[in-house]
Amino acid sequence: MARAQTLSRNQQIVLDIIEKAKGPLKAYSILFNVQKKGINAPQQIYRALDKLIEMGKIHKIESKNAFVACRSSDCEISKATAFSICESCEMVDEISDTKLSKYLSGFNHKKGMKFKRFNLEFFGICKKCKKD
Amino acid sequence: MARAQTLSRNQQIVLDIIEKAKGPLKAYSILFNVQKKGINAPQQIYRALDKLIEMGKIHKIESKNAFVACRSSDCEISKATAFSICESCEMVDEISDTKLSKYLSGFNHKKGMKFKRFNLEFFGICKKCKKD
DNA sequence: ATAACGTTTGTTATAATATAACATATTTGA
DNA sequence: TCAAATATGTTATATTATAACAAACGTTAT
Ligand SMILES: [Zn+2]
Ligand SMILES: [Zn+2]
Ligand SMILES: [Zn+2]
Ligand SMILES: [Zn+2]
Repeated sequence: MARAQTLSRNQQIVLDIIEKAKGPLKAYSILFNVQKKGINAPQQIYRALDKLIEMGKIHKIESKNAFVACRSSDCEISKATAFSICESCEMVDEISDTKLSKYLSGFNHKKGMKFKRFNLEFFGICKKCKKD
Repeated sequence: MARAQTLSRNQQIVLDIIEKAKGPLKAYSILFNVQKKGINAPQQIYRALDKLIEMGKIHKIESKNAFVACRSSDCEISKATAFSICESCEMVDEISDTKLSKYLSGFNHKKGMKFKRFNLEFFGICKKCKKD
């Protein structure tokens, strides 16, 4: 079992950085930021990222190959994720909408496939960027 | 304007391959498949892919870095895409569900952001794979 | 304690995915 | 017909991600 309320050293370091960040972080940018802490190789980052995703602590923004901290509680262990993404400033916001989440979690494919998980990414221009 | 009902040579070659494929194709697998036709470099593939996506002829499955032909008509120029993905056999099926599409197209972020586009990916085990 | 097991780490190398930059060619359309 | 836009060919490089292996660490059961 994925026994882990407690994070390992590298996992904690990577999570800290992602949580402190204002926006999504890329794996190699995380790597450059932790070299002072003795983490030197991509593997170390990707391994931590994989575990953090499993635990639901972070999510991967697939359209950007970048990672954000989970700010929601609806998305139990990353089974139901939704994001709002600004195409101008790259801001990402996790959408926590019970109705949306329920609607999609209950959605079933006409062809009989039962879904275990979904990821939804909305794109647009955020308020801040619209002012320009 | 991106005026183009007619595809260029490379675009047509790439689209043909994607349309004939049973599942999603990766860029480099497309490349290997068209080297006999004189296409030798990744750029040529990626350029064609970009245009085909713009035209709505194909979609990118973000979670797989792979490309499928559009089988729907609801997703006008790729503004509203939804897929069902089998985690076992990698099968991808474009979901064409008017209610779902309307629901999501009408969805607005609480924080006031107006969405122009979305991409939704559902994951599960397909019927065929369940039999095993 | 200590052996056994699973997990995490460190490390080197390499694979897979994608873009930059620049020179030419082709198509379009005023 | 000539300028603009689009598409192509090509070489090089950047970015993202995994393979493979050895060592250390943390549990837990004997
Ligand atoms: Zn979350
Ligand atoms: Zn913005
Ligand atoms: Zn489509
Ligand atoms: Zn399947």
